[in-house]
Amino acid sequence: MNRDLPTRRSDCSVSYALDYVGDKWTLLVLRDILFNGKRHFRDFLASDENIASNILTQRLKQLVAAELVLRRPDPGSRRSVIYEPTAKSVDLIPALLELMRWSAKYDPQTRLTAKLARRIEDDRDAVVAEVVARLNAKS
Amino acid sequence: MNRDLPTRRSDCSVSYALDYVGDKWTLLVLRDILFNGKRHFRDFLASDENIASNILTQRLKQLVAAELVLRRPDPGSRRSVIYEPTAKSVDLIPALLELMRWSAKYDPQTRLTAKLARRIEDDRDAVVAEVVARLNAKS
DNA sequence: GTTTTTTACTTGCTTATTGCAAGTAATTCT
DNA sequence: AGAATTACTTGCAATAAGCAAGTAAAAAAC
Repeated sequence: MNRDLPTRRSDCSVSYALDYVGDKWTLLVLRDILFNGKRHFRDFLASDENIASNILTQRLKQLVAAELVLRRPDPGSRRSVIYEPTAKSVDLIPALLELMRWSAKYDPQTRLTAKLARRIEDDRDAVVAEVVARLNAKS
Repeated sequence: MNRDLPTRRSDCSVSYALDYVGDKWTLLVLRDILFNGKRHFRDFLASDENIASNILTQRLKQLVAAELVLRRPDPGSRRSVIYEPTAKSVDLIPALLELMRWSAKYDPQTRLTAKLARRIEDDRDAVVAEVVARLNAKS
């Protein structure tokens, strides 16, 4: 049995998504990859939420197994590994943006400019396109 | 300390959302309330994913504490309790629909008609409006 | 060219959470 | 009155998370 891939609980689409990203850490790693340009183990470790290194290792393995993230050696440094998004994780950007919008609305101290929150509401597709464009520019 | 409310890990909006719905069960309960018209403890218990009753109790407490769900006695039966959505949870519908769309796209055996998946893509706001209208009709 | 740092992890251990089976008190149905 | 139903609790085993420390390979500093 592969412990890196979840066992499906039902045929519900919400349940399927939760089987992959339904925990406190996975979406934060994807946030770092998709929105913050992070690509290395050390970068994810350094995020504000303080993920433990063993948990990060496990989550990265799961993300690779789920084909949400691609793992490859860093051509610039033989001791570095690069984690990069796949089309499947890029396609989670709209869901992530909706969560960000929701938080901005109900959490007074959220760190997300009112301006961006408004743009997500008014012009979500344009924001998605911008984030995707930035990702493509990077690679 | 109130164990029903999470301790915030950072000021990030993604992190905030995960503090509330970042686990395998919470969004399934909200799915049942928001999309499937479920209102009673027994209904949530009966869902396909087989949540344990102690976990369900805990999740409902957390949802009430977070003001995502309202708990009140059922006027129709003194041994029943009604759990109903608040504006704050209704506002999670777009995020849930995006997760459903994502699952429909990547999970071949997901139980979500291709038609609805397409409508979410093409006319998300209309789908949101329909779901909200159905909720309002119910109350 | 040797010491120091960095990087991407493991390992060991403690604590917290989950899952399962069973139980319970207050209704309501028969 | 007796049997179900409802919304939970309780006890316990299994799993997962969190923390501190360690490691091997590579790169940077001296």
